[in-house]
Amino acid sequence: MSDRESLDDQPQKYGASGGMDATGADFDSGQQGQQGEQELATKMLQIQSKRFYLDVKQNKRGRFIKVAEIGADGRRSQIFLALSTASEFRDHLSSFSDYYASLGPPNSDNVPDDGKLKSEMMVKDNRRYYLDLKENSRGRFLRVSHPVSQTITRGGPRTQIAIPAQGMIEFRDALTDLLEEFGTDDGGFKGDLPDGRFMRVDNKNFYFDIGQNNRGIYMRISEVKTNFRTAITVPEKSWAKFRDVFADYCEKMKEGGSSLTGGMSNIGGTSSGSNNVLGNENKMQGVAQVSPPSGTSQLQQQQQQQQQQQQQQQQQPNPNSNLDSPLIK
DNA sequence: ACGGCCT
Repeated sequence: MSDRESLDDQPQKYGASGGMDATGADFDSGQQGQQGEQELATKMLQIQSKRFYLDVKQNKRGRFIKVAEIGADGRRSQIFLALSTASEFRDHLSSFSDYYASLGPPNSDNVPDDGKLKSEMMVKDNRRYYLDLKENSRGRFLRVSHPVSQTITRGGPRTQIAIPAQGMIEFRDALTDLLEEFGTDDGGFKGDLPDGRFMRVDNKNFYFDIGQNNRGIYMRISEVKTNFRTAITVPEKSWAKFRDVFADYCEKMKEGGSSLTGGMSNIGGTSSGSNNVLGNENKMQGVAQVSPPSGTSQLQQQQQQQQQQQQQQQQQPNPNSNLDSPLIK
């Protein structure tokens, strides 16, 4: 299927703290949501009056399956599942269809108040998928839904598809075929991103937030005060180098008395971030690079902060927000 | 040939 798609429903948002679309700049190509997105396979199912398209797709963040439901009237809705979630879904479909097969004829007396005959939930990063076998006057069907927003998980709008119960096995088999061909590895990164952390030092609050954008995994370290927030964004490939720099300074500070004052002023100088770099026209290629221990690191910090501000303007997930962040619990 | 969600 190559219909126009909404970026909002794309699984770019997989990952910690809600929004993975960290550099808004990467969305600047505008309407073409499927740019940089390949379609690896597609299957079509006709189930009663509906058609379902199962598309295996791939973008920079990994592989996923787009399930599109086309109603008899042409209305469409779609749901995105990471391959790993699709695999979970496939297994649930087996048990749902077993359960469905064990049911007697529809009997409204036996239907619970919420109308759900059987429910399951799947979680992928911060996104919850609900599977509900339901029954109405038309018959039984499996509703697959998830909140459109990851921050408004209750009461907000949901995107959903409804699979006629009679078609669950066919659906499962199609899914199985795709998963056998493409595996269940989402690609992009291994496993879930680590949880964030919070650290209080005297009256300073630090947040470590692990995120992912089109350029890869990063760690954002934020210092948050009442009215201020500063942050740097450190790409994953340089974490070890950062650690080494820290370790190096830790060692230097341990070395005792005479080097202490000298060391202090040096470190204070490179970490204050209070210098002004005006008219900076350099462009950053990546999110950040580890600098050698010299004055250039200040420049790069500045650049990172500028990037950070841009990201905030692009509605970056905010570690200082108690809406979005897994850091504040 | 449906039609399912939500209050």
